[in-house]
Amino acid sequence: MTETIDNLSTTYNAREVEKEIYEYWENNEFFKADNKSKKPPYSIVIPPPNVTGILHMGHALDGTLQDILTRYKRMTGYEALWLPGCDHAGIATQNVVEKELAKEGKTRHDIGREEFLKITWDWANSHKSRILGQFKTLGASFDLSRARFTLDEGCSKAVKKVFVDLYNKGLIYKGSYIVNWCPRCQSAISDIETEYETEQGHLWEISYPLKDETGAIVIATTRPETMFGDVAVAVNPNDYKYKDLIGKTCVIPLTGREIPIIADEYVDKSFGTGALKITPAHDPNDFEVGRRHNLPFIKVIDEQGKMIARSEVHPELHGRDRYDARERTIRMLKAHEVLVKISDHEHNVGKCQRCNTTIEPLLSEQWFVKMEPLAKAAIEKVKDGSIQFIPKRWEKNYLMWMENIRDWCISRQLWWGHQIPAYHNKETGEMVVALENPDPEKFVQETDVLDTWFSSGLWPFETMGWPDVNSDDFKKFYPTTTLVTGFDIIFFWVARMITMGLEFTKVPPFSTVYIHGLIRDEHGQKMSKSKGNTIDPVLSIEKYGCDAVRFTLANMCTYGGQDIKLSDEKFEFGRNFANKIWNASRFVLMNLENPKKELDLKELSIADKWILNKLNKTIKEVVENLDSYRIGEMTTVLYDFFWNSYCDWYVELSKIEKNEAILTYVLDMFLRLIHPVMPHLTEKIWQLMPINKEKQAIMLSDYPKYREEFNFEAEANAMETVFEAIRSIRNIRSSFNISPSVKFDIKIQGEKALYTMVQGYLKRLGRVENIEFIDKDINEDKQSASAIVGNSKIIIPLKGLIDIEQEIQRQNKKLQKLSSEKASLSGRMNNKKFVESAPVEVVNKTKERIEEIDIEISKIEDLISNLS
RNA sequence: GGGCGUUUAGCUCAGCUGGUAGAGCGUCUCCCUUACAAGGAGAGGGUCGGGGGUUCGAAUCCCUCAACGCCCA
Repeated sequence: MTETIDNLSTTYNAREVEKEIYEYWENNEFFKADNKSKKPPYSIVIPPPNVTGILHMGHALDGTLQDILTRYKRMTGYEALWLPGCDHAGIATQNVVEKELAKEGKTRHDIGREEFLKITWDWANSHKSRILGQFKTLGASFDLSRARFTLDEGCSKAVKKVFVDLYNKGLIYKGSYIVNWCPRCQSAISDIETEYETEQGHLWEISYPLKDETGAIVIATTRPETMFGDVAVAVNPNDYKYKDLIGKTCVIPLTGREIPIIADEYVDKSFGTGALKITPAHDPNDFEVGRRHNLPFIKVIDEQGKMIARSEVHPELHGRDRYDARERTIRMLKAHEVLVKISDHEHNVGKCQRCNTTIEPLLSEQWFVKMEPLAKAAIEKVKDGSIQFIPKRWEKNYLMWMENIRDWCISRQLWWGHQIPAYHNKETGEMVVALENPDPEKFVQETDVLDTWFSSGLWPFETMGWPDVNSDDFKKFYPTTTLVTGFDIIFFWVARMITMGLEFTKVPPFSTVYIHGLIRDEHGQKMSKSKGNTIDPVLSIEKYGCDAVRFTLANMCTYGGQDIKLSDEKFEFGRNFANKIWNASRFVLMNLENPKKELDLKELSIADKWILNKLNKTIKEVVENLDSYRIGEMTTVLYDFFWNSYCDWYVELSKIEKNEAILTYVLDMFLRLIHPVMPHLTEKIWQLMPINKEKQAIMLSDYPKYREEFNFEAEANAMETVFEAIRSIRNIRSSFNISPSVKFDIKIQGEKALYTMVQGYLKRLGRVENIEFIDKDINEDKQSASAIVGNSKIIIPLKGLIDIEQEIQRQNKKLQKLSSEKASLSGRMNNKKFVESAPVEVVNKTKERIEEIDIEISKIEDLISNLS
């Protein structure tokens, strides 16, 4: 920091300052949390970004909010830890690496598991530092010395322990179950990894002839190719038209296999023909029906999405893709004249969240977590308030999901991830679930890995040293305090952390879940690379400055957690504010003569009292807003205070009459208040301020507190009147097109003491030459414009400069406004019920306002009569 | 089909526990007044989606309708 105060640039140079300041913090290890500290803990774990990714706007928002909270708490006397890290992102990462391999014409099977993992690890390691590095450009005050990765040794240990424990408790089981299978990823995926899209399809009605008698039952289906896996036709038991058919047997066309006609409540009488074919191996609902009726499961489509060569499947279709098979089946049905009807039909098709491939529900051997027993505590702790969602409405969402929870398919047919700690005896086939392989000679480990969210679900405690519950970090920083994330991963992640946290640590992993909206483009579309509507936060930071981006994002956060429609230009808002702070600070710094002067409350001008009063109110509001997660509101309050009070008035007044101690004190306090949002800029300026400081850096300083002795309500109100007077003078100037360079004299009637005290202010800010105080009775010059301010009249004699007709009009307009306000207020006062039932303060306020208006009206009326 | 959200100034949105509306951007006028033109001063602009109800009083609470969006089935 070699520059002098006089040669600071006139625009804020964000890039330079931000780099310098971040390095300063890092080199001094200010972000490092001390687990031996006596201060109360405050901890946040980062929602670990995928190791595949680079920083996107959602991360920028999420990170900004976490940093604001962390920095705020750090300044409020907490030992604050923001713990960073990355997620290994099983499918996503494996996909990326496989794509790389494909460029060389290889598959993972060509190179083998070991080699593949080696390559993937290299890839992951290089990307880990990349995304956390990008978080640094965001000013993140996280403790990098504690950075974790969901696949590191500690996390792997935790994952194994959790798996084995849950298995031993009977909460993890392996079973044959219908799962969502992605034929492209070649893996099972969980329910919530499946997204449903409405597609235009067809409803085919197919006639299944009855066995041993004439007649047929016509079923409706959206997937005719699965008919070879049918094990029954189902109708609703209350469906009159099928009553006689229940219990009979019908025959699958083309292959002639015989299946029963059964009754099940699940069937919707009004859908299609009211008769459904039941294919338990390829439809989740049919699966349930099949289980209820003890039906067999016939799998006809394989993991590649191809028809299986088995006797139940028509030979012509063996090995054909499911879509090809559909076409051929329809053709064959037509040829056999059993296709009764085809109609257009809109239906929902499950897609893989990762690759958008249409998923194939199929029967498969997988590992599951029994969720219902685990969900109990997770529901209770949210219901009893131990865990709070902000905004509260997400609680309902969470509870609804939890209360209808289904078992969680946790095995994935991938290589990249936590390999399931189950071991099979090569000879006997015996299976052992254990932390380690019982005997590598005899046992071979299960090849499947766990769903990524299985390890993410342990994130708040696995990162704190668990299962070692005596580790210093665990003792100091667990449970964590706040979790900050978007609503889109409440089910994926938040719910699972709560569930696992409660099961394994017996306490909620965090007490507050702060949910923010999603970043969208300016048309409200979700940002995505494929749509090409993303805004790269790193580029925006380079262009506008990190603090500008942070301030803008924070400002756009509403209490309701609405989604944020963003365009790059919106960051100009933050940039302009950063520049304003920079320049105001520069002005203050350049005008300090005795910077070490102590604040003396006995030597305060009315303006000083006004700004202290205003500051005090601001502090109160900022703290209240921060404590209730109203981040947007908090930034608005500070913006308004700094720009509209400190800069527009107090700094301007200081050019006339300066109280250095107050000028710097208020700036100092403001910088601290906004520091969590705009850390670099505030640190830079604070370092330049030649004042007495209790700490080395603003980020370590004490956050401002509300101070009773700064309450100067009466003086503050008087000062507001003075501002009103100045505004009136400016308004008159502007109304009559009087150039700013022309100074004029004014006369003031009333409140002599006050206006005498602030003469200098009026003269400078109103561009007034002389002020004459006059008594009530004096008749003012006809050629003048006037303003009524409170109990006073300000007269501006403007011989030749004004048009009297125009001035009369101007006054009439004001009169009109006041009259209509009065009419409405008196209407209220004349209403007996209002006077009786409204709170006294409201009634009094109304009365006072009417009195004020009356005075102003009579003064204006005088004025007008005088003019005409 | 169930649940949730949104509808306020030309645009983007604030508005917590009810006391008749705010900001940013944009628009208009003036100004390079020695911190800042990424700035300063002034101005204009809204029957708070429609309809009902509760209340002395509703953008705010309740009901209903409409449009748009999201989640779940």
